[in-house]
Amino acid sequence: METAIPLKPFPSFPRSQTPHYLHHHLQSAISLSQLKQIHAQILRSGFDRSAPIFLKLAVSSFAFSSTSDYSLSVFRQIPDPDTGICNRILRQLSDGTQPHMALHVYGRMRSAGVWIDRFSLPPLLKASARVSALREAREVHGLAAKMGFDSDPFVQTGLIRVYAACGRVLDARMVFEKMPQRDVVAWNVMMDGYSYIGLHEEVLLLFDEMKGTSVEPDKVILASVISACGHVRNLDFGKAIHRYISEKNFVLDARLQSSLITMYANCGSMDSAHRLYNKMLQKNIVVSTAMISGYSKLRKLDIARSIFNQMTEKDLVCWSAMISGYAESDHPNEALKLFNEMQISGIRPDQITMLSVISACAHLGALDQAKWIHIYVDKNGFSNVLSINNALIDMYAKCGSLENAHQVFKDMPQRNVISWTSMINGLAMHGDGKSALRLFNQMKTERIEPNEVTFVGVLYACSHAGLVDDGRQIFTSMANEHNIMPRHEHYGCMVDLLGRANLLNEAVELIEAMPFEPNVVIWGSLLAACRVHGNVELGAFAAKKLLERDPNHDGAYVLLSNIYAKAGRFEDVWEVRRLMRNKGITKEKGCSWMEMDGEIHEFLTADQSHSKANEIYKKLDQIVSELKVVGYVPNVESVLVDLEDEEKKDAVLLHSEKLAVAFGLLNVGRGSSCIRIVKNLRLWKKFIFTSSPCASATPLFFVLLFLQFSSVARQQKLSRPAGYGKCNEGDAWKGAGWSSNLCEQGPVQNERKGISSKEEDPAKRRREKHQTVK
DNA sequence: TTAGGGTTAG
Repeated sequence: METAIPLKPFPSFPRSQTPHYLHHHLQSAISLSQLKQIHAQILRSGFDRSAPIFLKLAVSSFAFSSTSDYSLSVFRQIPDPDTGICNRILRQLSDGTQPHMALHVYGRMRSAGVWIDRFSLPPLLKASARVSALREAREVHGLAAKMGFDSDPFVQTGLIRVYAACGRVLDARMVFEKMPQRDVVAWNVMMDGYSYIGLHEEVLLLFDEMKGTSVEPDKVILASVISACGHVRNLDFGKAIHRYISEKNFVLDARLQSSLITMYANCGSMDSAHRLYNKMLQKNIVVSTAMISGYSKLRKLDIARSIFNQMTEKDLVCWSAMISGYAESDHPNEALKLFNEMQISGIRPDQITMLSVISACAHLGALDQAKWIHIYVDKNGFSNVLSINNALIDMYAKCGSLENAHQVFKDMPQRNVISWTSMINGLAMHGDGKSALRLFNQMKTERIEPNEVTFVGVLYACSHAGLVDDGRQIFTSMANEHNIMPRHEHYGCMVDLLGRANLLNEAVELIEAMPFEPNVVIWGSLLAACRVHGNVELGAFAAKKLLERDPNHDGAYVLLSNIYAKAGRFEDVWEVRRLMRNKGITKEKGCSWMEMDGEIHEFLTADQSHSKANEIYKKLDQIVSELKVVGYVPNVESVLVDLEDEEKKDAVLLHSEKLAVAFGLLNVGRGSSCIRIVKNLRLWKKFIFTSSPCASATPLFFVLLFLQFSSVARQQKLSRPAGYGKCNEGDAWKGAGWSSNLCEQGPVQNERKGISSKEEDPAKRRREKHQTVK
């Protein structure tokens, strides 16, 4: 006997007690070798191989054994297993951790000539459903039909379930429709089939249909319906079910409570969710996870985290929910930190976790971190997962490395429309409109049908590359050639495209011709264009329209005040500022961050909090002095008008990205020839949120101030900052935003502000590939 | 003492 096994040898139990102890040991056995000990003991105790204890052993062995050899050998030792025994084994296996073993046993039953009866079929169908074994399911269906059991309600519900689980919801529905009598379980299984493929609306329709029959809903089906309400965010429907539960005096068990809480959390009704949550004595993982998720969606991460911290037991799902909460709420550092903690706690991530983590890296814009996560993806067997590769493309593009993005795209074993869209979007983001269009055409050549999101990327590319004619043509082709009706996002791109090209009249005509009401994004695009081209009246009109829809839109106020400031209408500027003050509207502070030696350094405007603040400011002074020698004058045009001149200059000079650049320059040469700075600009935040091309896409719009410092170039730049006024590719000073005073003045972003308007021609802009400003 | 259904992360 193996000494390492904690089980004591079974000494001389009184014969009458032995089964009890053996049963007990069988239940507490945690390994196959323990099971084998029990097996030996059973044989030594002289039990018959048809005794219940032996049958139990046979079933347990299937649960532990990773290969079927031992388990099947135990099963084979049962002399003449009858149908009843086999069915019990089937049932246990279909409920256990290795449902596919039920199919093995079924094969053995067939080969051993064991009679299959109607009780064999449901567990087989259940096992097939759990492993999505369509072929086997069809075989069982055929067998059931042959034996005349296909009208048995238990068999029918099993068939509905297995077809739905195999993605054959129409087949499932066909079986459902053919049922002469549908009980509440049949309805429920059909509803779950729809839930499984995400057709939650269909669940609610089916429930409405069921209400017209004599079938009374029970707790289980109500839980399914409540869950569907949560998925489709139908709070009214959910509340109605909640009322029904109260009226009917259903006892709220843990699962029903969980469904209700989840529904409220999904619908953003966290007060109701929390009320129910507080009433739960035993808060289970599922419901706590739902609460974390609900609060995360509302960006109440402190509450989410406190629930997370209070959980005594944590599984992959709750870790993922918390990580995802951080990742999707602009807390990428926290997301990555938690990801590390999760691994330390011994939990391995799955694809969903990885998508959140990759998304966090994308938010962070930290290339080293991104590369690390890419290596992690490769090492942990995720490298062939389509969605993960799509997310990697997006991540690399947002971290400033189109090369890496393209490498992932090229190496993918398969690509879907999201892969192409992500790559196109990446190119667009980097201002390489021509390449984006080339890829778009290649995509069509390869017969990948673009979707709505693809067009957002392509139109965005046209807009940022000044490709007005291409943009117009592609916009028209959406409906004509691809049967895709342009939505707000597409109109937003077109208004942006026309606005940037100073075709403001055409932009207005387009807005007037829209088949639906323009939203804040559309008016925001027009407003931004008016800001760039100094059209005061139209700008004021657009701002008014925007504020009608979103009275607290800080960006609109800032843009408008900038327009007035540019036109010298300071009384109007004051008026706008007064309105902002009265409404308590403040503009978001600019924030830049960069990665250095694997650490993320964050800078706010005039930030003194960095441990090396003194050196940074010294460096900044030095750079500014050098710049001034060659004629640099801080552009204070749009700075708050209530500041003194010197203060205005400070506000410009202490922009967060400038602090970051100074810090970067202090550290240049320490292992990196490149300074990447990521900004939190909010320009078109909402627009981007709705146009995300892939699951990991972020609601933030980053500005990547991407400075390429080749050793020669670095010397040149450091000794000859005068280069900033020119428009050379890779011009680090311009790229660093020295001449841009806008980044922290609000959402108006003239990304090439450094160049005087005369120099600012679209052809030159297109060449500036090293600086990606969004 | 052989058969079917419910909650969570993107």
